[in-house]
Amino acid sequence: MMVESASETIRTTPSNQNGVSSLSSQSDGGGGREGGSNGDTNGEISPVDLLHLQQQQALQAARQFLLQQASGLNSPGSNEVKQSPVQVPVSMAMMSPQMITPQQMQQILSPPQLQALLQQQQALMLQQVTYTHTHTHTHTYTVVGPSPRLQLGSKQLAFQQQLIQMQQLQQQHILNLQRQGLVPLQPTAAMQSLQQAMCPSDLQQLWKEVSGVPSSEEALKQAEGLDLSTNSSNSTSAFPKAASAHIPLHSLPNGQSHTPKRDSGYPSFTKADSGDDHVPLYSKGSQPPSSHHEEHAGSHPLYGHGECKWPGCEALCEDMGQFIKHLNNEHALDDRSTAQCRVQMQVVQQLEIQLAKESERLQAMMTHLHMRPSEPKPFNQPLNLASSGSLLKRDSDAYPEGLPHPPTSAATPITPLRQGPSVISSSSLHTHSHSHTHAVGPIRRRNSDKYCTPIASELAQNCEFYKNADVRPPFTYASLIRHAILESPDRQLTLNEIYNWFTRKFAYFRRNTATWKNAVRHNLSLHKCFVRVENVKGAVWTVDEVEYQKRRPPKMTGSPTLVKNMISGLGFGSLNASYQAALAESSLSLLNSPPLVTPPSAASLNMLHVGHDDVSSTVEQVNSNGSCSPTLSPQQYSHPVHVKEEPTEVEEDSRPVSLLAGVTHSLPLPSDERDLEEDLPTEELE
DNA sequence: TTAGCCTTAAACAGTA
DNA sequence: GTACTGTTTAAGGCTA
Repeated sequence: MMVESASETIRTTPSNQNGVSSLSSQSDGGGGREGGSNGDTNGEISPVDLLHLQQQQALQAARQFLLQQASGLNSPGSNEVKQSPVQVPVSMAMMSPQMITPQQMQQILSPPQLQALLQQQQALMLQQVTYTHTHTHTHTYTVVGPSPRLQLGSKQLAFQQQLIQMQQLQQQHILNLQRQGLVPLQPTAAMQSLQQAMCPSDLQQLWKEVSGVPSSEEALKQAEGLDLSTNSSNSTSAFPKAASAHIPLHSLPNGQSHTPKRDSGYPSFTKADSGDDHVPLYSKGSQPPSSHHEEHAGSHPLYGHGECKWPGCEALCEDMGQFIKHLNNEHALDDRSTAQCRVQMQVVQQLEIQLAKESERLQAMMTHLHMRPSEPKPFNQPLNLASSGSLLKRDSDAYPEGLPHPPTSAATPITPLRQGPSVISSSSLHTHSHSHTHAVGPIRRRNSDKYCTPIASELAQNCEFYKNADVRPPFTYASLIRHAILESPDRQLTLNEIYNWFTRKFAYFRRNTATWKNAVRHNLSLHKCFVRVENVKGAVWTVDEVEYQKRRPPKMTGSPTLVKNMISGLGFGSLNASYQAALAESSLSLLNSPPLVTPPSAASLNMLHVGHDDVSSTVEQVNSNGSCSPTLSPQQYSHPVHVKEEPTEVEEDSRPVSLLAGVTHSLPLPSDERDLEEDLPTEELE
C-alpha cells in the first residue's frame, strides 16, 4: 500500500540546514541563469526600477564626490570597541524580524526569494568585509567607548572605498543589465562566492567585526577567503589605494539630529520595539512586529529593548537619556557611523529593488491570470495576511508593512478565486486541496511535483541556485530521482549516476552523503515507479511513469470546502490553507518566470481548470527554451521510460507512452513532440 | 483521531 | 575484508 505512494517532497530537516554551502558548483553544462531571483524583467523596467536606478546613480555620484572630499582624511585611531557579543546581521534582522531560522527561511522562501535574501546579505557582507579587512590589517579600526571617534587609516579607507566602488559597479552593472532586460537580479560572481563561503554564523561574526569587536581569526579567514578578485563585474582584483571614504552623516539617521523624547513613558522594550519592522535594527531575540507608534510617541527608532539598535551595537541603555548619550558618543559623525549608514542604505536599496521587482512580477502574474487587469496594482494596498497562518505571517514580517510581498502563497492566487469557481473548477480545486503545505511550523513544501511537476520548472529555473546554495530542494527523493532518470539521455541511470546527479545539481547533497544516499536507495527500492533493469552496464534504474502517476491523489472536484473558501475568499486569510500552499507552489515557478507569460487563451481555459499546474506548465513552456538545464525540458518528464512488464491500463491511449517491458529506453522525442507531451497532459489525465 | 505520506535510520544480504 | 548495491523494517513527524 504505502509502497505505491511515492514521496513527493523532501522535508527540510532543521538539523541539516547549514545555510550556504561552501562547495563550489559543479559544471554540468547548465550554466543557466534561471536561478536568478528576478529573471522576469525581460527588458521591461518599471518606474520604480527607474527611480531606484536614478537613486543609485545619484548616490554613487554623491559617494564619489564625498570620497574625493575625504581623500585627505587621515585618521590614526586606535580605539576600543565596546560591543555586545550577540549580534545579528542587519539584513537578517530586517528580513526576519521574527527571528526565523535559516531553515525556516529556506522552507518559507522560494529559491528566488532566498537568493534575493542572500544577495542582500552579500551586499551587506561586502561592506562588512571591508571593515574586517581594515580592522584586521591594522588593528586600529575600533570604536571608542566613552569618546569614540573612529578614524580609519588611509589604507583602510582605500580598501574600503575600493570595495564600495566594486559594489557600485556591480550594482550599476546589474541595474543596467536589468534595465536592458538582459539579466535578472542575480548575485555576481563575488557575491556567489560570498554566498558559498558564508553562513549565517559567519555573517554574525562579520558584523561583530564590523562593529569593532577585536578581530577574530575566523572572521579574518572568512574575509580573506572571499574571492573578490573573481568579480566579474569589475576587474579590480587588487585594492589600490584610493581616496578615503567619507560620507557625511548630515542626512543620515545617526541620532544627532534626532530629538529624543523622554523615555519615561516608553518602556524600552515595548513600544520601542515596534519600530523594528520599519527600522531594521539589531535585535537579539524575536520581537513582535508592531506598529509605528514609537516614533510618534517619542521613542527612538534606534532604541529598543533597552538597548541601542544601531547596527552592530546593542549597547545597553537604561533609559532614553542614557541612550541619547550613548548615541552621541558612540555613534557620532565619524567614519564608522558613516560606513554603517552606508551599509544600511545598501540594505534598504537592495530591499527596495527587490520589492520593486517582486511587485512587478506580481503584477505580471495577476495580469497573466486574468485578474482584474484594470485594477491598480494590488500590492499598493496592504494585504491582510494575518489570518493566513504563520507562513503568511512570515511574509508579512519579512517585508515592509503595506508593501507587496513576493508572491506568497496567497497573494497571487487570490484573484482567480474572485472570478468564481468556474475558473477554478475541478482539478485545480482538488489538486490544490491536496497540497499539504501548511504554513504552520516548519514549512514543508510538500507534494510540489505532485500537482504541477514544479520540480521541472523550478529546477530549470533555479538550477544555479540549487547548485550553489546549500538549500534543500523542496522535492521528495522520489521526484528528484525520477527527474534525474528522466533527464538522462537514456532515461535510465545507475545508482551511482543518480548519486552524481544529486551532488551535481544540489549543493545540499554534497554533504551528509550517507543519509541521502541511503534515502535514495530506500526510495528506489520502495517505490514501484522505480524499476531496476539489468543493462549492459549493469543495473540501471528507470521510471515507470504510470506507476508514478498512479500515486497521485485523486481529484477532488468540487470540494465543498474549497469552493466555499474560494467564494468567500476575498480575503487572503480566508483561503484554504491547502489551496494557499498549492498556490504558493505555483508562485514558486512563477517567481522566476517572465512577467508576461502568454495569457491563456480561451482554448487554454481547460488548462486553467487544472489549476496552477497549468500555470506552471505554461511557465515551463515559456522557459523551456532558455532553460538552464541543458539536458531536457521539464516537459520531458511525462515521458515514461521503458519499464514495467505489465502495461498499465491507465492513460494508455492518452499518452504515447511506451511501457513495453524490456525496452531499454524510449527514444527521445523531438523537442516539439516532447512539448506536446509535457506535464500538462499528464496532469489532465488524472 | 486515523491513515497515508515522507524521511531517516538501521539491519541485512548479495556482489564486485 | 571492504565498499557498494539493494531490500526491508521501524520510527517519527507531518498532513488531509
